[in-house]
Amino acid sequence: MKYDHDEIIEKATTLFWQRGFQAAGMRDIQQALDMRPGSIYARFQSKEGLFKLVVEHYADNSAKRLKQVTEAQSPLDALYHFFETALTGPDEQRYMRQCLLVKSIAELELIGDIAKKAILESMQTLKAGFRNIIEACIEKGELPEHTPTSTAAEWLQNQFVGLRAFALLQDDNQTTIKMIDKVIIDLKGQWPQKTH
Amino acid sequence: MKYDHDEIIEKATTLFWQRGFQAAGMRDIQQALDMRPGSIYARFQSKEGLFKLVVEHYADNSAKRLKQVTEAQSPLDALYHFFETALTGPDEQRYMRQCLLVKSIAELELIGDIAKKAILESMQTLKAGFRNIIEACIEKGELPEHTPTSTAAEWLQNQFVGLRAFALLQDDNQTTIKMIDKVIIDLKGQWPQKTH
DNA sequence: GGTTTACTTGAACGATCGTTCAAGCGATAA
DNA sequence: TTATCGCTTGAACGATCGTTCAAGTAAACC
Repeated sequence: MKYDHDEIIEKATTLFWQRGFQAAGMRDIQQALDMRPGSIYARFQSKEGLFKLVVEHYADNSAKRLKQVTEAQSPLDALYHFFETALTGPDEQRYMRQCLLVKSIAELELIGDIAKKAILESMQTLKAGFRNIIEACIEKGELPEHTPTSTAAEWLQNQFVGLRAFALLQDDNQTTIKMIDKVIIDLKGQWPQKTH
Repeated sequence: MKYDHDEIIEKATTLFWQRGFQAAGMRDIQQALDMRPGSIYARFQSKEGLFKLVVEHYADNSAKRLKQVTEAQSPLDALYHFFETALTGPDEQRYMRQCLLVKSIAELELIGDIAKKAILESMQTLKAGFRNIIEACIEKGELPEHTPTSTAAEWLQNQFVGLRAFALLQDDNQTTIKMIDKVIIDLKGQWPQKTH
């Protein structure tokens, strides 16, 4: 075993995150991992097999970060900080502003069934993570009791998705931060009634 | 001139919208347009040249739709309806829920400079369209005077982007509509102060 | 009528794609 | 020692990619 498994996944994550599934060619992968095609295929079966592991690794990592927010003294402050770091990183890490999962969803139709399943399941995992944050906020009294947990969780994930696409194009971090402020305001705000 | 220009662009738009720039191969394009490669290249120079026209056509169309919202008796109601139709169309038009521009942004790095420029300019055009809607709402008294026009326009575009990604995966239209309701609530709500 | 121009055809090009495979390596087990 | 196994190498495969080009067509202009 010449190459460390975790190191491989991490390098592959960087590449797929920057380029996307389709655009990251096997030759790019070979170069990024410093591995020959045979090695890659012996371990991961296919490009898609490698990508599936990358998606799962990414989702695990994200879930951990969300859990840290949940367990913070002030989940609401931690949530704010979570958004801020994800959306206003340095320029050489600009690709990270885009969510790998959302980026993958855009090219979902040309990804095989195995990785597709991993992507959709990861989205569900993250949604659960956001839900836990909402509940923690309510428990700590930072959000009103009557906040509709499930709706708010979907909404929050949604805001995150939109903001990442926004921040990718945005040069001015102040504008991005203004948007994050708005998210926190609206999170505390009113919610639609069921009367439809 | 065997083939009608507008018809070509429209068919090409459908294809690129469904598949994305990269995944739509020249052979797919040839089939969708019922044209041979030489014809396509004589007219559009390259795949990217065709895509550029598609992007511009798409942006023009979207801008027109936003303008209709601006000129409606109740811009706010029209805005709601605009969101609703864009996000809850029939299943065979599900691909339309994703904004072509945002989808293109996800693969921006592998699109040439000419089309890239068209995409970014189109985003600016649409932002201006949203801004006009906000101003129309204020003028008609549907939004408070103190609404920060520019911020609200960016925010609104952002909500639209996020919701489209959301609706793409969402099967339950009721959930999507709940999110639209929330957008309208928040649009009337508080806005962050400059004090940072 | 002759020339030009815009458009059309379909075979073919070189490059790149994801993947395969024979061959070899080093550690483990019998 | 021999056999087995997971991992490694690098050349090569067939398929597909965007694009080119010689040849032909039809309308427009002189």
